[in-house]
Amino acid sequence: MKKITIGEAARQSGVKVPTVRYYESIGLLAAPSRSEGNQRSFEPADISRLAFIRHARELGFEIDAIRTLLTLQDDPHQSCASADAIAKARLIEVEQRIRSLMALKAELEIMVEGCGHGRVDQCRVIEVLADHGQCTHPHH
Amino acid sequence: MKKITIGEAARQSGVKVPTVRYYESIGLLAAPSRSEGNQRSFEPADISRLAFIRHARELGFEIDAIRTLLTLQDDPHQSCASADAIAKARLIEVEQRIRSLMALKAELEIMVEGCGHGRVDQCRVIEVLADHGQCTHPHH
DNA sequence: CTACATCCTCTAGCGACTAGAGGTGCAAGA
DNA sequence: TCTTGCACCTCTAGTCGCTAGAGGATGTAG
Repeated sequence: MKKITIGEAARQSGVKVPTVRYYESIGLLAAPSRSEGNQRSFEPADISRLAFIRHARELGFEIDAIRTLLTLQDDPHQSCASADAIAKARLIEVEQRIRSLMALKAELEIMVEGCGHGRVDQCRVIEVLADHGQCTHPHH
Repeated sequence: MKKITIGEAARQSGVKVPTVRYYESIGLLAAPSRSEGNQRSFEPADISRLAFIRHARELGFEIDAIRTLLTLQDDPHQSCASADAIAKARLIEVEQRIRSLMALKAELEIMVEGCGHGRVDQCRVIEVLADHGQCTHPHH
């Protein structure tokens, strides 16, 4: 049972030190016990929780969604319908985002390809920006 | 030469009223002249500028990048190399974002499909979140 | 003239951190 | 033992791009 410092916890979970403190401050992570010198002393379970949070953040879940997911994880006898709903909602968000980014990519490509590398008054980048009507995919 | 109110400008450009004021406050839009009663009175050129900004924002350009693009637009004799570079950088960003979202989508799909709609302790959603090692695409 | 929409300024808040100031704790080498 | 130097502590304020609300002034239609 050696003590895990905040730096160790950060290294092992991949969450930055100030972010760990931030998560504690917003109640996402329980306040750990303290050493004599008032330094945080984490448990292995805290590392797992931090890794969970980090992974969920990487997947783009919002803190509030993560809060719900964590309470579900804490009580494994609950129905997982909420977790399922949260993940599904996130999937739909991601799919929409991809679609919109694809349209955006197409437009940026036209802009960049059309640029004659001359002066601004012949520049397709500026021109397209100034006139939305020139977009091939105007639905953004 | 009828006066264009901020509401009109907002409607025509698709930028919201408080956002127009915000753009003025950060110097993205020149402060327009005022009526006797201290109300803003915009020119048609302001509407174009606002539409330009809005379009660029929709394409995900940051305010600082837009600032540069606008100074380029203001001086059409400059080389468009900067505009080109900004657009290219944005294109690369978008491409990376799409790639990462595709990986993310795959992972979310596995989570959602694997969910047996039972209790949390059998839930794939929670399980995958807790253990990054289960990801098929661990590079996010 | 009155009602009501629109305008004004100003401050504070959002999410999810991040940076910095100013100070304390702790482990290792001389 | 002392000192060096890193890691830790708390706290406040800043980031980005707006958005919301308070509290009041102006403009317009009936």
